[in-house]
Amino acid sequence: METTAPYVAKLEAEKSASVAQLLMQCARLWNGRGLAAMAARTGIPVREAHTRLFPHIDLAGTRATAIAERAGISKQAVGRLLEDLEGWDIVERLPDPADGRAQIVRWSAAGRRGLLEGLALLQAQEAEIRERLGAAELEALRRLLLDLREILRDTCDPV
Amino acid sequence: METTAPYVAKLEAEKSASVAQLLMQCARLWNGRGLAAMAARTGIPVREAHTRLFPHIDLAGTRATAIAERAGISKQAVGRLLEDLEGWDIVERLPDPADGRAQIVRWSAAGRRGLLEGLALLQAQEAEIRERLGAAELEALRRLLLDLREILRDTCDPV
DNA sequence: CCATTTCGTCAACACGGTTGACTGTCTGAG
DNA sequence: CTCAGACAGTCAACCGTGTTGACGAAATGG
Repeated sequence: METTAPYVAKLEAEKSASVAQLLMQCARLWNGRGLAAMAARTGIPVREAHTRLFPHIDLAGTRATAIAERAGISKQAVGRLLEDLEGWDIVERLPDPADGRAQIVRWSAAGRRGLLEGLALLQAQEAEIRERLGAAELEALRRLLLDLREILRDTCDPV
Repeated sequence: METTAPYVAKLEAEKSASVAQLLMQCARLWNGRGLAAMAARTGIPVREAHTRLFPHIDLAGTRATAIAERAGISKQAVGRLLEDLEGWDIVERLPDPADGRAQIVRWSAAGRRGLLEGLALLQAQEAEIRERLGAAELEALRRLLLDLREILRDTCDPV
């Protein structure tokens, strides 16, 4: 395609060098891949927003508010996502016996099964990529990303 | 925080090993950093959605539809973003003399200035990160991401 | 006992994307 | 030359994911 903009052409040598863009592209591709595989296997249209809740739902059950805190989003947003998960029989919401205001969010039996399947699936995908990219390379990438995250965290966000 | 969910603990050894998550986190941090710097310097609340248009606006001017195609989003979405950019005097929309239906989207004088400033700013940020992470490391990261993108592209998305 | 905090929900909004319907212009076949 | 069809851009409606603010009900502590 000859239609590339001039200033882009100027940057062409280092165009795909925009590490920021590469990061975003890879992240989206990898993530989308996982969700697609999940949808294909289970038929449940879990979206990325739901998956970000998963690490914060304790096997013993967790309060909705606690999930919101840990996930770093508002309890209202969590509430809506939990509605979906409950509808898909991935999660149950029980009244908290210790606090009449609160709910305990718990994995359902199906949810626990799905969770394990999902984790296995993600590991399989990572293994596939490892095979193609090379084990050493993937490990190097992981290490670089960890370092990068550290740097980005304490040089830009003052939180 | 002792509240980590059990299955997360199980994965703790390789927790931050979820390369997919690391990618997303780094991408968000880096990106947010750029936008924040831009907003701080110019006061213009450019958002990520706008910036994704920039590489596709040719210095000689580009049709709105062409921008949409190149950016991979609908022309309606592009139209709304261009409204913002025009309002901020970053871009001008002129009738295309060769086609009464079409518009030519062109950088305004202020837009060209801002663009150069922005590019310089991003380069400065990348330089700062290069200094912290190491030049060789950043280059290695870039190369790995390029390879990874290639792999992700032709093993998952059949488009 | 009562003021205050906390839990979860409802309602409204912002943003970034979509699709469908529409107007107006261009273009090519007859 | 004309006219059917393709194309450019807009308007309106919708979805998904997040946000705030207001609220009722339950818990808590002086």
